[in-house]
Amino acid sequence: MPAQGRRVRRTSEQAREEILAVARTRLLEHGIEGLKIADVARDLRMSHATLLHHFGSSEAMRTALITRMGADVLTELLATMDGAQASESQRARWLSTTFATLAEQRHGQLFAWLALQPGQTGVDQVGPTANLFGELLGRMRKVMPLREAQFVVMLVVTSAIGMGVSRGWLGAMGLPADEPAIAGFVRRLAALLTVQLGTSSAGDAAR
Amino acid sequence: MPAQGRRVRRTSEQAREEILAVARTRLLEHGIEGLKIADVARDLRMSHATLLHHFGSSEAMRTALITRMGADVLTELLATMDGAQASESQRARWLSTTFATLAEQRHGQLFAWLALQPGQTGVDQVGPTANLFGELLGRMRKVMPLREAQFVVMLVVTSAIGMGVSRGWLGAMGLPADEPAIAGFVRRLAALLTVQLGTSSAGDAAR
DNA sequence: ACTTCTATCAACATTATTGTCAATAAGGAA
DNA sequence: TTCCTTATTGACAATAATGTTGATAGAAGT
Repeated sequence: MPAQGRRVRRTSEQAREEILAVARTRLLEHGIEGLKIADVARDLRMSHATLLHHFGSSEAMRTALITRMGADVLTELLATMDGAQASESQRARWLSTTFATLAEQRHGQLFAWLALQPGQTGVDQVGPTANLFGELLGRMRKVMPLREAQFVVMLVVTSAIGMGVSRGWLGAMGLPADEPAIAGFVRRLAALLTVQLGTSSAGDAAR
Repeated sequence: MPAQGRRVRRTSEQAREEILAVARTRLLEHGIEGLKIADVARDLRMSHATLLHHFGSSEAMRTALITRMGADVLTELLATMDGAQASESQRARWLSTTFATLAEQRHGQLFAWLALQPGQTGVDQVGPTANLFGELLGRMRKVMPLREAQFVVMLVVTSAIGMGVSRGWLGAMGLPADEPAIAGFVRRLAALLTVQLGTSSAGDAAR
């Protein structure tokens, strides 16, 4: 371990990684207030001047964090999608994993953060080409009509986002939101959609 | 209208109301950053000292805003519920209005805000007795089994919250989220739940 | 060893934001 | 009118947060 007064010298890239990691953790535990550069730096036993050296400004750090967290969601989603949307039997399973990914609390924090950003600012920072759900939609269109795909994706996405955002306080407001409850909910949702997809492809009965 | 240099003197209650109204608007347009007491005060052509006089501190103002917005959601929800959950035919309609209420963007901002509050802080401020969704659950239990009620409420609530939170950027991420698209989505969701409730009450088929 | 590069830091500077206070004035009551 | 209460305000004070700078020190190459 490094002695007390000894400087730790990281590569520029490594420093940025560690800073973003700590910032993400602090966002979860302390909310937006926890992103003050002095606090993030202290967690790393680093002067806040060093942090500014790597990101240029506090706002640039926050922007980088949004971009990073957005990229994380995207890659995780794409990973769960690969090779799981083809067969009929795996569709329900795929919906479950997609839901689970989106509903994680750390992703919910990102979505909540974006919602509290003025105008379209937040979304732009996620990445210029990040139409996260357009990708989902495209893949679903391969196995069902457009209207169906839009409905299913919209339902899964909104419900998952709502779950991720409100996970922390859903319980306090009267809805059971512990692990087993959520698991059961996801199972029923998947089943419901399977039924719906079956009936609707046989004539859009639910209309 | 009051002349330029003339002081406007409101009752204490009226002042608090106007301040909270402006703060709520600013939260929607400028996010949390827009809640700096100096900015809120300037919108009212009032000195920030006056604002502090009425609320004691900037944090107390934000707390009051959370409490107020939470109360608004609750009353709106209860209003839409009254006399609409009894008959079978109105159930789908009731689900639609409930969804619409929860999915409004101003409420979404509140939920996002709560999510970015450290720990349970935000929820506590909504009100000691505010188990918003427990009330919903209770009413639904009168017309269907507990499991059913939990699933339906959970689905509608999470989806609506997700919609409200992400309304601003769903479109930019590839999902159609304009007014007609949302209206269509809600209609299909209501239809889907109606079907689900029919089949499940006849033996829990979706399990 | 010597040099070069640059991540690191303490101290300082600047701005932003909140909070305090004494004086003023609007409105109602006596 | 006169008195009293208190909402209102400008000026000031106190922090809080971000940003700047010159010097220092690891690490890698020559």
